[in-house]
Amino acid sequence: MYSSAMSKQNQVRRPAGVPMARAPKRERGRQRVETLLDAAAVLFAENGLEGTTMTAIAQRAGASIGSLYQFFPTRQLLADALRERFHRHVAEALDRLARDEACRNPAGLAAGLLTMMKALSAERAAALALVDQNDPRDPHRLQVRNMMRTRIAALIGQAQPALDAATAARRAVLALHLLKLVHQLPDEDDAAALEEVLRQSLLAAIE
Amino acid sequence: MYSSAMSKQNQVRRPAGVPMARAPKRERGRQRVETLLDAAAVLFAENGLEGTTMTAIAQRAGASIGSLYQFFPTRQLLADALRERFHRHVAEALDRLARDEACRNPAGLAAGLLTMMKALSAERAAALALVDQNDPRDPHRLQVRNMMRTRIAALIGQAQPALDAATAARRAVLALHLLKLVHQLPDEDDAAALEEVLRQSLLAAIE
Amino acid sequence: MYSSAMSKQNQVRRPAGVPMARAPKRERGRQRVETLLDAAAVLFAENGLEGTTMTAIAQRAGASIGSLYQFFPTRQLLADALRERFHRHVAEALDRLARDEACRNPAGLAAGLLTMMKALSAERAAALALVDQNDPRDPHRLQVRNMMRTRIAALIGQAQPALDAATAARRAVLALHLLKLVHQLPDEDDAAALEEVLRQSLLAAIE
Amino acid sequence: MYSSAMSKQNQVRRPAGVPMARAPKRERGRQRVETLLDAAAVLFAENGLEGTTMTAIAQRAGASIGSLYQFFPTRQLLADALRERFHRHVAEALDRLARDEACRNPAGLAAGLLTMMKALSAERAAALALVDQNDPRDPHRLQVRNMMRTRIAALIGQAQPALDAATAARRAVLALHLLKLVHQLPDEDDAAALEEVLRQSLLAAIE
DNA sequence: TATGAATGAGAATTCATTCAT
DNA sequence: GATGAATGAATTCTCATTCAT
Repeated sequence: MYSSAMSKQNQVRRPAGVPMARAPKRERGRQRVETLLDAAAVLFAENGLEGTTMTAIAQRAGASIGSLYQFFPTRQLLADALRERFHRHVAEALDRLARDEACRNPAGLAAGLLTMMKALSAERAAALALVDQNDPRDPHRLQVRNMMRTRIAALIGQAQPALDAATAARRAVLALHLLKLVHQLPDEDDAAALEEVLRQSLLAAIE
Repeated sequence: MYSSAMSKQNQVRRPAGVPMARAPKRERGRQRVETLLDAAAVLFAENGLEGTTMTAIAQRAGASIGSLYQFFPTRQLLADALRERFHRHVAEALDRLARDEACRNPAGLAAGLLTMMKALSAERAAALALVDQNDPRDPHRLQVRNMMRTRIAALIGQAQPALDAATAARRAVLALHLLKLVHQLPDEDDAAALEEVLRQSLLAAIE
Repeated sequence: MYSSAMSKQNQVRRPAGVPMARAPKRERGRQRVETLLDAAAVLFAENGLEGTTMTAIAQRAGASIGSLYQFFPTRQLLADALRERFHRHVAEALDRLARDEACRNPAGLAAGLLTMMKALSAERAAALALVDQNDPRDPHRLQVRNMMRTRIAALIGQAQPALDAATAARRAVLALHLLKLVHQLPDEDDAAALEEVLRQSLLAAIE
Repeated sequence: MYSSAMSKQNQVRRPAGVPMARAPKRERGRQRVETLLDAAAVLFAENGLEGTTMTAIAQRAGASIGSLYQFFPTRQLLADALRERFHRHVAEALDRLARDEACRNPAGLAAGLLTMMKALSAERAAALALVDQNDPRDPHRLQVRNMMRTRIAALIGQAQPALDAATAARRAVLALHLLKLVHQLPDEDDAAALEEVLRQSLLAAIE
């Protein structure tokens, strides 16, 4: 299951005109959906939600337009699925850190978080394009943010068992703010230096 | 999305023969242009550049589609005009602060800047929609940013004549960053408190 | 005004997604709408509502597809306008009979009604294609039927002033049934003879 | 409307090599075919031939689209099968009347015919949707009509052995016309009364 | 045989832009 | 200048039919 919205089945009667993403039932379909989401992610990040055509998405995914519509009857549904996938990927990445021995101490955690954020940077750019830029309280944004705060707080607690929950939570907020700066690191020579600064700030925030 | 004509000249510097926004000759025309720009600003902020149709703009402005094209022969020209107006409004607002006795001291300046930014918030949202979100070095963004930095530096210099230019410039950068936070203030009860915090941070940055 | 549905203006806010036929505001537009309706009538009668493509309608009317959509954003709206036009044409034709001296006696009225029905035969075929064939109580059918009954009763009353209203009404029902048979007259040699029979039956029903 | 493949072979008599509806081999298959035909009948009656999609039929029948095409490789074939089934059902129903003791007299026959027609009403609505509404001489319509006329004449002859064949045939024509009125009986309170009137007219026609 | 994914031609629809009045 | 109709390329979306598993 790659999406909770899609896991609700087709057979369900629903007010006509409220289309729904169809969940693939075969391995082939599951792979196709992934490919489509990947293509959409790149294009949405490049041209925005409205600036991306369904045709372009299908083409980039190497699928026929019909195949695209088979799984995503509207662009919005595709956007929703993409957001959910991003949410899930972030959650999974944080879960992986939680299981990682190397993250049981502040320095390791700081490094792990940074690496994770860099890996998710492209996907985040896509997700950001699907959100109302002018409304910082977009429910989707809040949802992801809260999920991240909670899990990062847990990670900090794990790395410093002496800390009480409230303090960990407070530090998680700060850490998350710092982590966002990853997405603004330039691609240039001094990126490494800046990243090092960031890593140390993060470590300071966690400890 | 549907613009065949535009795809030929996107982002390109106007070659000779490419239409320019026509300047209105009379007061009546100036009024209409303002109305059109206002309508466009709202819609761009709401639905983005690609998500806004020329028809919708004309309709919201209470003008005919022909009238809209009278002044803005191209959607891009409309976007340009909007950006320019925003740039001009910001410059004018900062000029007004420069002339304002109350801004001759740090506290007054901090308050004045905050008020100004709040007043321009809606217009800024529209201008932001016209810019490549993924490219922090979009020339238009840089242009506005530099203009603001320069003028804010001058304002800080004015408020603290003892400061040397380089220091004022450095503080202007910081002040500008803080001022951007205005756009993220929630509309809720605690907005006033947050704004107070912001004002004090700003004051600290200026002094 | 060629359509009551269309006379309700555009400026009215309505739930997005409930499109409306746009009323033409210029002579040219009015003519175009008529041409479009004519083309649609022929094609609907030939291939039914679902069997007729918008492209075919525009093509037959010698208009661009965009022109068609300018006035009729959906096929259903076109169908509605067509039905209304048919209703109006029938009403007008009956009004004309009411003003016609020759219809002040039963024989003249019978002849007049027959001629009228033959003239409207093609348009009726189109209107019939737009109606739920399986539901004899389709509101649109009832509406036209009642309008016709009422006016034919009035015509019968006019032709035979001695008749009381109730009797005239009863005879109108019968006359209408007979008139419907016009649409089933074959195009062949014996059509004239059959029509004569029909005319006499009609006369008998009226008197 | 979207059928490129079908436009090449519409209404054409099947040349060799054109697929036919595949006959099911087992009981299970026969059941499924019936279910599919039932679903198609309902949808055709509701939305017409062109308004009904193969997907919708399969879905309503609880079958996969592949399964539908297993038995009906073409929409036209499905329509044909539906018409044939209707024809067969009518014939079987009339045969049953012929074997029914109660129909050996005029009154019993009239009642039996009425009941039969009411039972077939829904199926007839579907069959009607598959036929060119504007062409009263559609071969399929004629075929069913002639079959009915012949068998009803036989039934009348059976109920009144004294009648000569020509007279029975003439009365059968009239009876059939009257029977068609069944499909226009309203569903309301006075339906029973109207049906009684119809039954008596029918009886009069038969005798 | 059953199932669902794949395909793509074709139909529906939108909208930037041009033009005649 | 103002207005609304006209245009058609680009896009969205649908669905009959085919295929692989």
